[in-house]
Amino acid sequence: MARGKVQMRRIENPMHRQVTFCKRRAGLLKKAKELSLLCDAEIGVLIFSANGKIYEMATKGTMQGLIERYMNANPVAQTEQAVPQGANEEINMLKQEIEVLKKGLSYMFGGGAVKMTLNELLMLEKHLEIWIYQIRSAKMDTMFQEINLLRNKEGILKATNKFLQDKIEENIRNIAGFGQMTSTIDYPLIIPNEIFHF
Amino acid sequence: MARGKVQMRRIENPMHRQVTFCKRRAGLLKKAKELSLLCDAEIGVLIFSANGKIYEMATKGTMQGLIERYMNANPVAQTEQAVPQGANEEINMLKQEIEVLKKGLSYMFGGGAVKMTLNELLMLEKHLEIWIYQIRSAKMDTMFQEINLLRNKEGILKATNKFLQDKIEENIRNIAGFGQMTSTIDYPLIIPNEIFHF
DNA sequence: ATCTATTAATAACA
DNA sequence: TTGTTATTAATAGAT
Repeated sequence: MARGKVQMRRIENPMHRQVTFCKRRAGLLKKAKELSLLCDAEIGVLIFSANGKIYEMATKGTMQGLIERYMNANPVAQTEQAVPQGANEEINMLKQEIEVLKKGLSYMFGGGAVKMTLNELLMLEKHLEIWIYQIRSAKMDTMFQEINLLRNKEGILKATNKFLQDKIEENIRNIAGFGQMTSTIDYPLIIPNEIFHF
Repeated sequence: MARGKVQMRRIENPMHRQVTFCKRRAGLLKKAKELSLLCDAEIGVLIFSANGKIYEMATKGTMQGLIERYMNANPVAQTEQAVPQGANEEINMLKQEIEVLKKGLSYMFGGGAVKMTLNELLMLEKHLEIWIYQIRSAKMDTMFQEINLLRNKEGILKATNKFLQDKIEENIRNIAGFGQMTSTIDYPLIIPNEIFHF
């Protein structure tokens, strides 16, 4: 954003890249802090540089706390089938899984032209069951969100109402010294949704 | 940064706060993506709004993967199960690859929509149902083939058995002229599968 | 690291 | 939530 537009792709010159990384990293963290302060949000930022350095920022509390909060909200889909005994076993299982998925993709988009073994088909079936379960969860979430959206709107409107009401009362108190109001206002104010263009 | 300087403190008006939250959140995520792309960094952002809503972004892989990488790098008195260094890295890479494959699937089924609408989720669900049906058909086919294969083997074995049995009986008849056998042979003969090289 | 010419973000408004 | 526009803020390239 200065002295010329920059193309949005990896900066090849390592020196330029390093400088830009420093500057933009600072900018990003500043923005995060501002958002947190202005809007009373809790924000965590994790940055892993290309050379493996780690930068982190948590606007309230610690990154650990944020992560725990995140983990609590997002219970990781425990898809533990056979608990691997060692890391190597886990690696092999994952590799096998990847092969199955790749083959499955070929199978699906090749119209069944690829041959799969019985075990592969069984694994793919299990995966599909998990996915379809996840999709159904996402579907429910979306529907739930639509409901919550309406509730949020209501909450914001009520809060705004209260905020404005307080403002008005304050004004009335200020004016009171100059004489009695000739008219009164009905409280609480009801504000039509439409004027906020939600 | 517009139409007047803004004081860096919590925005009291709830409506203004909500609008600012939306816009600055989008801006922050955009900045994170740009930094990641320009400088080849891996970035994760976690945002908890004041009303408890969670927003997240991971520029490469998943937030889970990022968190694990962060945890691994930070010796937070973690219950390290004597896993050789580097193994976790590989596991994370593989998990990431699986995520990519899954995302690819969603992408293809969902017509490229990252954020899926309710309708898109319904379509994806239908697609997966069709796929799982096809996989189950393929599985049944494979199982039938295996059954038939075994039946064929059984038939061949029985025929062979019969053939050998006849041979032996013939031998016995031939030998009978020279005297009674001193031992008997158990029938039917069982022939190991291996000799057929299936 | 510091300085500016420019671009990018965004506050207020609709 | 989205779009527009007047302004401020961020920053690319140079120093």
